[in-house]
Amino acid sequence: MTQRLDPADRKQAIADAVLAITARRGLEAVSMRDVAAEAHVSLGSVQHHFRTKDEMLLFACRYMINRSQTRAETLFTSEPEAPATRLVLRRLFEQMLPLTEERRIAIRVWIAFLARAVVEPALEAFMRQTHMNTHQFIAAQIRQAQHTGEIDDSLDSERVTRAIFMLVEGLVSHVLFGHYTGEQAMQTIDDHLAELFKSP
Amino acid sequence: MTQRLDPADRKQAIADAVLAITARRGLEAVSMRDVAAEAHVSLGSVQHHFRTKDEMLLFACRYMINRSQTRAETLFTSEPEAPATRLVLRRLFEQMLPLTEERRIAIRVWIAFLARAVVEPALEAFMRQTHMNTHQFIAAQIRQAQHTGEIDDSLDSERVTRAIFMLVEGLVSHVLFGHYTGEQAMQTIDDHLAELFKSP
DNA sequence: AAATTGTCAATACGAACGTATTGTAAGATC
DNA sequence: GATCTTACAATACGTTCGTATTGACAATTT
Repeated sequence: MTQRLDPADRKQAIADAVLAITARRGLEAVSMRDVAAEAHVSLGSVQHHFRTKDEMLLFACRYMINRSQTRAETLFTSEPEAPATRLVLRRLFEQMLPLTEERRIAIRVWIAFLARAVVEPALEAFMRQTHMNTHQFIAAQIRQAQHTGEIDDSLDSERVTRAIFMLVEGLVSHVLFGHYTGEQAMQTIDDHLAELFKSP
Repeated sequence: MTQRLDPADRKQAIADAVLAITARRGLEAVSMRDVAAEAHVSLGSVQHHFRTKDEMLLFACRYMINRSQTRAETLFTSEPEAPATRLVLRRLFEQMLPLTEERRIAIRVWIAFLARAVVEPALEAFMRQTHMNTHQFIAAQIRQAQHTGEIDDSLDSERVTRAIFMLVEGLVSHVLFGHYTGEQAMQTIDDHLAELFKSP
């Protein structure tokens, strides 16, 4: 017999199942029945917590994004001393890349939802919000470094942010597909950071 | 009554239908019946030319990639005078971005296939080949510019190629989603080119 | 002209899908 | 302790899917 569970926990368990199947076989392979099996619950239970499949997928997407963002935030707040801005950015970019199995899985899922966002406005909105959050975080770091003189403050922080963010974004998927190695990606990022943080 | 057609043309017409539906509603919305209807042929005809759905999708993907590459090549060979390397690169990157409706559609399709490539090795191989072709083309341009002294030839052409290619790749999808404007993307690319082509 | 091959069409079939319906049992409420 | 709500389960329904089957008709070959 299946345990009775707190609704929030159950929904998260189901979302975990969605993400697991998505990472393994893609988003179009996700069926309500497979999700139920993966989560070790009945189809009826899944339907009870999510009225439709779309609702379930949307929840799973939010859940994934929230987890990633929370994880990125704790990456910097758990520090006793605030690290140098350059190091903060380097760490952020490093953990964005698919350098661990966990990250590889997350990016596989991310790409699946990205493709769906192309044809589903509800998902696209989440993607946009997530992007803007990251952009703003990076921009804040850049301005911070300009304030302390680490970066030439005659540079447009928005342009600088765009350049390095898009570079990393490009690398993320291409490292996942093995077009470049993780080392090559970090080297490329370090080159860019070195150029940005050089004293004039 | 439906016209009888040359098999190659018919296959391309069917592939066009696949791409049209993919651009409009995503790859997972592509069914054999919808494709047949879009191409104004019967389901039997589609089945005659493609034994399975996977075979059809694979053909459509190859077809799309070939068209894009052919189009990119003619972009430079149709010139009376060979343009400067810097201009060649700028044009290439400009036409990679979703700045026209045609390109927007192509990128929507591209992202759909990209997501499928994550879980289907046969597609992934094509993606990899396409990537390598573009990479090699850019690298050749970079080396050319180093040879003529336009770019500092102490730089590693592979690293330079990676940096600018990944920057553009990142911009492509984010411009499609409207996270940045086409102008911002071209500005970012021009900034990078200016840095690369500056005399030391 | 007969036979063969290639192209297209119509229909059928079994599987898998999302969803609806109905039932059961466990906590919570009173 | 009776009632009611919530969580889960079992099953059924109608649709759509990929694919198989069969046949008609045009083009080519002999």
